[in-house]
Amino acid sequence: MFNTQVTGKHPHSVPTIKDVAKAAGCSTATVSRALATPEKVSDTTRERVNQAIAQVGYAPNIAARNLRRAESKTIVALLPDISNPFFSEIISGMEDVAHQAGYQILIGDCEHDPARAEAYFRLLSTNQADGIVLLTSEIPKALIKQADGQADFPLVMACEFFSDIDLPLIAIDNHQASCQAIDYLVSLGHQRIATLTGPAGNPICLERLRGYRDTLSAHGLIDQACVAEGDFGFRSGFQQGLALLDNAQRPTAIFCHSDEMAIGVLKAARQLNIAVPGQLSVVGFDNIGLSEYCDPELTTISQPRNEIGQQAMQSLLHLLRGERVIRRQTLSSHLIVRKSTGRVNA
Amino acid sequence: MFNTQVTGKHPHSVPTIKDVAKAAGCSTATVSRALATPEKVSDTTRERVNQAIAQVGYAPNIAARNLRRAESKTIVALLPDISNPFFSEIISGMEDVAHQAGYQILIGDCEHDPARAEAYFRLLSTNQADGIVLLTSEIPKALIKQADGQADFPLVMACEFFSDIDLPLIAIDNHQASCQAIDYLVSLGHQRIATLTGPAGNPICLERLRGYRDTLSAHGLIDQACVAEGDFGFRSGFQQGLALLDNAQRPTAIFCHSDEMAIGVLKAARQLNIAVPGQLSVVGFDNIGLSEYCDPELTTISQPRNEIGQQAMQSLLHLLRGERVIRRQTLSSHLIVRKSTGRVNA
DNA sequence: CTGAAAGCGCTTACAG
DNA sequence: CTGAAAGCGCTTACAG
Repeated sequence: MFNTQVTGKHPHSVPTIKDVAKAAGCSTATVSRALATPEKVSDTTRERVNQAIAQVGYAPNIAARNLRRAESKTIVALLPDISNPFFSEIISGMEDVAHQAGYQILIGDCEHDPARAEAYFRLLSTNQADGIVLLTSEIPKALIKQADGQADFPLVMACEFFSDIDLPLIAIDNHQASCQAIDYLVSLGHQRIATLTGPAGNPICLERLRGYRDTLSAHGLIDQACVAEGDFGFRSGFQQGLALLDNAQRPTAIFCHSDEMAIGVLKAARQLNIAVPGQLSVVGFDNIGLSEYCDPELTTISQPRNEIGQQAMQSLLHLLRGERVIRRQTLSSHLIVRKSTGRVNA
Repeated sequence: MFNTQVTGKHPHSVPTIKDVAKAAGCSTATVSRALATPEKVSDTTRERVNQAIAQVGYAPNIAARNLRRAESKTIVALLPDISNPFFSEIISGMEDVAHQAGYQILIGDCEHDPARAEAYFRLLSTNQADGIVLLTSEIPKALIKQADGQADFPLVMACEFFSDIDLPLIAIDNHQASCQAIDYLVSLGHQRIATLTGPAGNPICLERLRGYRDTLSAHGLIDQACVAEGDFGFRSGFQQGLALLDNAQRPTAIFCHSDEMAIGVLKAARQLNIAVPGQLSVVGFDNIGLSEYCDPELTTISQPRNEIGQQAMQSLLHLLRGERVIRRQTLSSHLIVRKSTGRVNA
């Protein structure tokens, strides 16, 4: 395991604000002010301080600053599973806003493990994080029970939410998005439309399911409703796809709650020699990068992921500053029609 | 933008070690020791301290601890692009080892922007991070020039590396992996084998390219060599795929340096009505989750990603403890044969 | 505009 | 085994 090289601790100590003060011939307070509030320092002093900083190669110890200011300038982005490409663009939007405000993002990957979620929440009480953007509802509710109604709890939800805990939320209208997808399928002549949901009980899936049922009802097709449950991943799409399709009375269209599941369904259809879109139409959800490159290209619902991330971070920053925050911001989604859907065949 | 609710700062102050000491009737030093080195504290005192902690609801301020100990217990995982699913499993392996050792991972997404990389490196000098696992060679070399040869610089590379800077590295043998892929294609009867590389100059791609050329030479096929350059993403695979295939003298096999590019090539082949694997064999690299769900399922090279992440973190922890570290750890890759490759047609 | 001083919440030799 | 005290590197009222 060990080999070649030896290591040791830092050879000489890192310069501190004291070293700068000495080099500039002023107090540490002045150095600090020259950095934090340059306008409160005379031009000549500021000049000398800056030279001294360059000379000694000073970089402020942010840990010390944060301790003194009682903040960490760190925001946790808590997500269920980092391997889901859906989140990367949201993170990206968050980072843009965060960096501009001097915050950094700590990505908390729960991996569907409550203990992990708890560990990330603990960062809040141990002063290692100032706030959380919660991108999953798959965490122990006890962790946020304290936040219920409490307007200043530094937590914002994005995309996902809890049915019974009121927290600031940035998300699309999942019910409406679902209605739009089903309406579209009906307009293509489909009557037997199945849906493949995410995990049972997930509030956004419940909303989408409600949209599905409402729209089927509106068209007098509710007796044809057929619901299967997946977990958003490829494999569950494939498996549930086989189950739904290996059946004489199989559906002519399937609306999936994620693109990965939709792609799993495409594989199931191939295996059963069911042509898409000839004999089966498939709609996904999220418009991940891949949805343009699978075969056939996927019809799906696009969420403004970057914007969701930006708004979520923006709202959290407001909370952190003690400002008011909108409880619910709804951004618009839209249906992207590609090649996986078509008119129903006779 | 603003609405409904008002917020405010923490209503009452968070308990500190002083509060615990008071409640337990001992000094703060004893409380600190009861937490850090319980064996140095008498049973009865430890008991009282623990009760006091529970009573006042104390959680140590880690920021203060870190300042005092001059460490952050944070490791940066610097990667080129978080949307690439290749990295998630590596991160996961890193996190397992890191958490066990009391460290947390800060994911640094460079988004191919040198300024971002620099910002993450700066965390090192500002005491916000203790070390870096570098998963990209796409950063300004100036950032690590100081580390050249310096055995204790807290930086470990994983997967990627620099040709001219010697740093501890955990990776597969890219040359050999490439040889294996090409050997396999030759064994299927292919003679015109093209390769689609990642960004020009990327050292791992250069290694793979060398393997490609060496193997073609070994089989007397070097005059058939055909190299195109992509950027690892879907789109470049599609575009370069079209360029390579829309051609009478087109190759009968393409070895791609990423699965996403391979999937882009599959789309290009579809568009040109070229059957895979009937008229074209395609090999990818990385074995991302998707490679089992595209059509046809992708033959690809699998890297032990979780293990790479674990070893990288392990090595970094050694460095941090001032211990020796192997300069180069080579883990084995293997070829996974699926449906995108077949014998060449007459 | 500037400095002396206190303090953020911990940890850790040092002395007992 | 325990405590008093110093100190980690900053920031910020306070006084001038």
